[in-house]
Amino acid sequence: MSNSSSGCAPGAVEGLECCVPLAREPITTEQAAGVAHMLKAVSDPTRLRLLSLVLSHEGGEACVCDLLPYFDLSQPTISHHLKVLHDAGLVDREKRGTWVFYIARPEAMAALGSVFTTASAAALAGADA
Amino acid sequence: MSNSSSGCAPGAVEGLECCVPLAREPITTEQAAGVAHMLKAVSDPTRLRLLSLVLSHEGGEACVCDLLPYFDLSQPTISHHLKVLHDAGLVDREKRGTWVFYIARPEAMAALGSVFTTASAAALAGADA
DNA sequence: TGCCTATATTGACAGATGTCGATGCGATCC
DNA sequence: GGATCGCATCGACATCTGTCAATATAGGCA
Repeated sequence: MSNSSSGCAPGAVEGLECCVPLAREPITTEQAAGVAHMLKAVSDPTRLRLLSLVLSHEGGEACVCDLLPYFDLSQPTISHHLKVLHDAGLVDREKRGTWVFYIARPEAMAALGSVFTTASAAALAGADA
Repeated sequence: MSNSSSGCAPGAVEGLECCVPLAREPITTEQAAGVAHMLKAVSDPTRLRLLSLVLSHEGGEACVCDLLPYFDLSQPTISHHLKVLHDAGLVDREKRGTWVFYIARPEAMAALGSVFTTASAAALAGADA
């Protein structure tokens, strides 16, 4: 664990600030770049469906061959999208024999969720005032 | 309110499904397109900082002239980014005299937050099994 | 009326992104 | 060892996106 100095709750995404409230104070350019990198990974419809398919699949994991039938896209394209999700820290890869399984990372989901839930609370507070 | 038929909690973003859990079952192509459209709006570092600046600004709102000094970008570029955020339903526009104020939409923040918090819970459950 | 200020729109351009076919690589099976 | 299967990588291409300068619009003020 290398995030003990940040005072963040456990579950940080490695290499990325875990708790980045948008509303507490303006985020820095570096924070914005980090969060935007994760968000860019899920801002594509194909990748969003891939993530959803992995999450809703039995055991919370799926191999590429499980996912392919859901799309009218080539296998290299799906492989590319999975790589983007993996590089952003949103899914883990696990090789088992010939197959490669992808598993959603709870910490990453939680990190993204917290970004917007804190923003939601702040926006509501602002609307009241 | 026009979302009473969806069974969703109040605060839906108009024209977009409000509760789109990624993990309950695979989301449809249409749902993915809608959510991805919102996420694409916040997946740019400049727009993420703009949103953060608006949220953390006094009263939860800011005019363009408040935001410009924070960036090394031209005024048309900032205006363009604000338009993207507005078109995605993430911020409201309010014209007051010569100035245009932008305000974050709590419903949109909450909608995006719920997407990932439900995913986080599901991913954790999957990791236990 | 005319000028100034605040913001939006337009048109253009370089760079990023999604997609494909072809190919490579490692593991399994016969 | 050779064939096959599952997945990743490469190179190419069309499209999308972020950015700017120039210009337009519209409100306030003298």
